[in-house]
Amino acid sequence: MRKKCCGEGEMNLPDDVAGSLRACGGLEGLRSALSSEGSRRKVAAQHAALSDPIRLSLLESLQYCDLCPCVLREVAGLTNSKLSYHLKLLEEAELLTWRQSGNWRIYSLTPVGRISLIGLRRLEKD
Amino acid sequence: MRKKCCGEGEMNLPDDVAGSLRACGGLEGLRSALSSEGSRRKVAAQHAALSDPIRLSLLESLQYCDLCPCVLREVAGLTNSKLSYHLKLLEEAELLTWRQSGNWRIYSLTPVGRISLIGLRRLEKD
DNA sequence: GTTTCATTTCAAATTTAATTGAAACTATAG
DNA sequence: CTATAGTTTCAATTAAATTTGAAATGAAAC
Repeated sequence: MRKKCCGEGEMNLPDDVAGSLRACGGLEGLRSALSSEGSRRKVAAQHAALSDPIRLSLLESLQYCDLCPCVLREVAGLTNSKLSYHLKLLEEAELLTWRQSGNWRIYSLTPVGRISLIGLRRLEKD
Repeated sequence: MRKKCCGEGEMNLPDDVAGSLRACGGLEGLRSALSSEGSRRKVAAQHAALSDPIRLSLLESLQYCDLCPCVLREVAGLTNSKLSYHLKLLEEAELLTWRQSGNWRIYSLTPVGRISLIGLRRLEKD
């Protein structure tokens, strides 16, 4: 008779998995090695902010100089409200910030925003 | 009479923006400095794959040892189909891969998957 | 004050992603 | 071959993100 793999009691696993799982302290070992749910949510949110080509192009532009929505809109080819939506999202993710200058807002990258652009870029192949 | 900012012709910008924009080669300079649309889409997709706490916990577990869905399900507390959905998504993003071993699939991180976990983790503060 | 330009906000519509549960697939044991 | 455990796939639903366009805000010129 075949043992159940993941039922109530113990597990029956392929040998190579069973061995390395034991070396990791089993299920409990793995569970305790994981970061907290809160921490994971935070990291996930940061990635979510970077998961849109439009937002990436905005951040990229701001690498070179601080800009008002006016210029960003032209560079990225967006409507005002679309731009505004994405800028706000990036602001909430603390990837950029702005200062008022007369009639204009001037957006700039935060330190985190600057670093985040390096992230996966280096993993590209083409 | 006030010039229009971003109309048909030239722009009227706050002085500090106008100066640094000129230094960047104007709109054309910025546009040409941006990465290609395709490249941005790819990076965005990679971030999207990392933008979910469930998927992060799967990747985190696989940092420690190669595992079958069976174990991953227990560690992350998921239903089979939910797990399968997220695993497939991560596979499509080339963050993990698997080999067959009898009745089981054994999942492991790709090099890219391994590196991507380092990414934003260092930006956390708490 | 009023007007004008730059910009944001809001609510509705659209698109996309995630969850669910049942059915299908795959590999092994008997 | 048949039965079973592990796992994936599919279609339907639910939830979330994005887009759109009209209306509102805010700062400066007049």
